[in-house]
Amino acid sequence: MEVSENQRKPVFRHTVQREAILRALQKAGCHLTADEVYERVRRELPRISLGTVYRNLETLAARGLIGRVDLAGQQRRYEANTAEHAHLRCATCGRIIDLPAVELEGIKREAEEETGRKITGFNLEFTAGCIGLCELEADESAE
Amino acid sequence: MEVSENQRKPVFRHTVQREAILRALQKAGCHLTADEVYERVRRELPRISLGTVYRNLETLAARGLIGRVDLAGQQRRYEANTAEHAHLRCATCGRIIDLPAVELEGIKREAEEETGRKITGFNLEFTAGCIGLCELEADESAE
DNA sequence: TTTGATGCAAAATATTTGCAGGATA
DNA sequence: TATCCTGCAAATATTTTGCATCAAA
Repeated sequence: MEVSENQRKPVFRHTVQREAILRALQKAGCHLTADEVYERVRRELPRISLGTVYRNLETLAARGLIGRVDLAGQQRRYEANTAEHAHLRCATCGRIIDLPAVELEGIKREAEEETGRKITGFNLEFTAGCIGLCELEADESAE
Repeated sequence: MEVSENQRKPVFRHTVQREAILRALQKAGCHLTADEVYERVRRELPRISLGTVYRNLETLAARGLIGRVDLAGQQRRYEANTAEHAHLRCATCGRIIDLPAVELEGIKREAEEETGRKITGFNLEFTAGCIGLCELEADESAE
């Protein structure tokens, strides 16, 4: 029997704010911080609040509709791509790109063998000197 | 780890505060946040300020005397162990343990090949359900 | 004596939350 | 209509910084 009769998931409503946030992420095609999402969505919905953006990004991530990228020592970012992958970070501007080709299964198995535990989460980041993202500033904010 | 040997380093002074901070980390043998270090050092030096702890942890890490562990979406931690290694995080309490045996060279090389860049830093974290660190609460604060 | 370090407080960041009113199913 | 969501503001939490004073070399 389920022990969880009190923890029914709340209804997931489609609001213009929520959909604009999701669309902004999909259109950007890159990793955005909450305030970057806020800036973009604001062009469409000038009255939206930053709190709403934060809440919706969390809600969308919890539903698996977007990916949450917790970066070591940096602001959290979100992305439309929900597949598991590693990231490469620019040491200069902190922006990141996906590294989908990096093989994760092997190293995950290695960790499970070493610890005897089921690995439930995962974060792999590489840092390199300027990787050419820094010049994208104008481009990104224009998107 | 970032490389930045641009200008002359200021003289590195040995103060009672700095030494107490380093000793606290070495004695703990685990990963402490700035405020955890603060709590420990305060027993010895009741007048020390949290700002001093933060500044010294950064200074010590910059000198390579301690390791700085930037954790995804969590408070930064510091450790006496400066060797490169992966971490396993408890999903419940957020505490971490080292995974020195996880092979990093291969995956690093893979990322360098994929990106054509010199990887200058990296962060690898695994998360697992409670890994037995949660019960250490009393133990840790007593140390 | 020079200059790096400290303590304190205030500021800067990033994120969360309480609440009253508004929108959605 | 029942709740879920929003905007706003205030609250948290973490880390950094300005500054006058202190202390190490």
